[in-house]
Amino acid sequence: MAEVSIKEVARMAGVSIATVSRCVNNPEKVTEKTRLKVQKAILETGYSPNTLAQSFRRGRTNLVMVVLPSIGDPFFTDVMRGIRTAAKAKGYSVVIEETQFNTMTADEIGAMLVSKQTDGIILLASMSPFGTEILSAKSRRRLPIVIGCETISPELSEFPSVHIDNVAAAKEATNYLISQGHRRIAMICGQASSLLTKDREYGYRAAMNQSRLAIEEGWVVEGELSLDGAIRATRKLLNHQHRPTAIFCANDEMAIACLHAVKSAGLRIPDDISVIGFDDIRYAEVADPPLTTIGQPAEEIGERVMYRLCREIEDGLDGETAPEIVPHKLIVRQSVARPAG
Amino acid sequence: MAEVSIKEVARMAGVSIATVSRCVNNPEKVTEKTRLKVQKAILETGYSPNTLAQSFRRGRTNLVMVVLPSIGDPFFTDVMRGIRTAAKAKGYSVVIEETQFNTMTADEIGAMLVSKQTDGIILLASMSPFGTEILSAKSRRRLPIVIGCETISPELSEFPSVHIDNVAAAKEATNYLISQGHRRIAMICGQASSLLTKDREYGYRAAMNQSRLAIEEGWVVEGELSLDGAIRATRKLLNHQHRPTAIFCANDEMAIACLHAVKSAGLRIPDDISVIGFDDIRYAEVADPPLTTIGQPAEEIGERVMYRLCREIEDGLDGETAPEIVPHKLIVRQSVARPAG
DNA sequence: GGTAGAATTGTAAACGTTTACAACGATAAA
DNA sequence: TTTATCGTTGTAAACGTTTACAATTCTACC
Repeated sequence: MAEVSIKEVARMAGVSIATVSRCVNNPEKVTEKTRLKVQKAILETGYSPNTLAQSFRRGRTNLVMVVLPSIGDPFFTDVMRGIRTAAKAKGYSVVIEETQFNTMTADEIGAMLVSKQTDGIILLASMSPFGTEILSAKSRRRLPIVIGCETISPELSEFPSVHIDNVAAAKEATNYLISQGHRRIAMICGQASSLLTKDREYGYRAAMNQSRLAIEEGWVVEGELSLDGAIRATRKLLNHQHRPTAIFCANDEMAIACLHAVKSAGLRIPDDISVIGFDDIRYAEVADPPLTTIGQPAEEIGERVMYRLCREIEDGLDGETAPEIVPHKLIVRQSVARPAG
Repeated sequence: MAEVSIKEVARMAGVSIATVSRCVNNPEKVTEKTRLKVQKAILETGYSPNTLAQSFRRGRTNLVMVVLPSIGDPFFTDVMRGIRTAAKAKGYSVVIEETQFNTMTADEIGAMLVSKQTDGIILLASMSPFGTEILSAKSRRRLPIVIGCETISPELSEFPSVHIDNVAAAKEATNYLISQGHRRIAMICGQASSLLTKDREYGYRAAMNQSRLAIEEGWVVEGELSLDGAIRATRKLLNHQHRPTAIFCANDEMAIACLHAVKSAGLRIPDDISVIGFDDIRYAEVADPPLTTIGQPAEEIGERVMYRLCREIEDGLDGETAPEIVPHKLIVRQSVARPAG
């Protein structure tokens, strides 16, 4: 009973296939009377257009691809929710590609673009190597690409983007620690290859400089954006000959692991060590102690990124590439206090 | 430079389009000599087949859909990783539909099936109402569907599935609490509408019965599978006139929120209240205290579900619907102790 | 009632691929 | 040399839709 095509509907309604097509796509171009006839036939046959044929004919899949390091990070989950909401509203489906776990190469992405499998791409926190390859793909094919929630590397700066001011936010986090009296402040950042946290590191360094505070060798350590990595990073910091009194973590996931590692070492938070995170994922609130962090409007970023992409896809590429900056917010909970000394 | 079709390649190589197609898809059906000619032309033109046309012609999209309540749950994230790994190996892409946040109706899923947008569907913890609708869709269209990590409701039992023995696992968790000396054991479960935790509740009740322990009115409370919901649920339990000494949470996310709520109320874990979770998400290890829980091989479940679906898609539906049961494991950490009394 | 013009409908081509079938050429057997 | 056979290639149809254009019907005005 499946497999009913437009032909059968046309036959049953006694009209041409063109008319059926119009009934479905441009109802206003068709008489009330025939529309009813056709609608009846559609119901009776259970017809629904073959999306494959439509995509083929229209050259559009209504599918967009999101490239991100890992959906495991609750922050990205929230962004995805926003993307999905907007996508649904606009009639798109979303496919996700993770870069971190299965190693997706720029070639593979390029292949997807060229073969027109997707109408557009959202790049969340892309890895640096992607930049140039995709750029070249774009210059060849003018493919709609929008970048979300991350720093813009030079090669990518010609693409539209939506994100917070990561540098300012990281400065604010660091300055908050300083304002609480901390002088020895360390940072756990992401891998060197990840653009995601580069600006946050930059902001941290800038804030420290402005307050003329030294960053000792070994105070900036990579946490790999994972729980395990952050635990190892924290241990290094705790064993440092000049142990910091506060730690700025480039994201909340690492901050939560950091809390755990500090407590496991027999130290108290925030009494002995203060910790501040970044993102305000939902677990931040139920961490022990509840995590002081920088909040990003993740869902809003997702929505705006998707709507921006729709504009690229539908209105053609409009060349307008000024980044949309959304506001961040310092969220004070209980993982930061004045240092003991 | 884009938009190069098979025709141009054919022209450049001096062969027919059929030959080009054969070179790409059945190289063995073509002479060494012509294959080289064509390969050269392909490289020079930068040709890559139009996937839309291929999908249309072949009637296959190489796209599968995963339906789950929320990717926010780290457990599903892990399952997804397994699915993705297998999908990649088999040449599929994956689109995810969440049921919880944007309300996707059975109609919408049905529409997707019928319009052949996806080659198959993986149902992770579907809501009950879906069952019947999809079933009818299947009987009409024989669409490949596989169910993952959840209890099988009667209507869905004719589909293949991969999951742990949820009843046995929940009994094990409950019995562990009992073996530690607990008698007053409460449970935080999911929404009534979610099949996901029904079997866990069933296992809990069975274990209590077997040990002839009473379940007092108000000891089984819905945590909505969310942090907030679990916090509210925990408060109810703490205010119960017969306060339980141990709480079994239907998943780790709720267990982590439960820990938080208990501690916020000024009680100690595990000294005053023991808590056991379910799933062993990665945050369980860094919770405070580290969470005792039931571990599921999430990634393995994902892989097996995907491979199972491939069999459905590729070998036709083989009617073999015996569920694949994968092993679970009690993971003892520090959130459970003997009760004080 | 006839005609111009608008509104509606039908005809047929096109999208890029795969594939059944026909045609062809080469090789081997007679 | 002819014929049969096999391996290789070409021809053309088909997939289900959309859409430019042609044909038809309707409306309104003279």
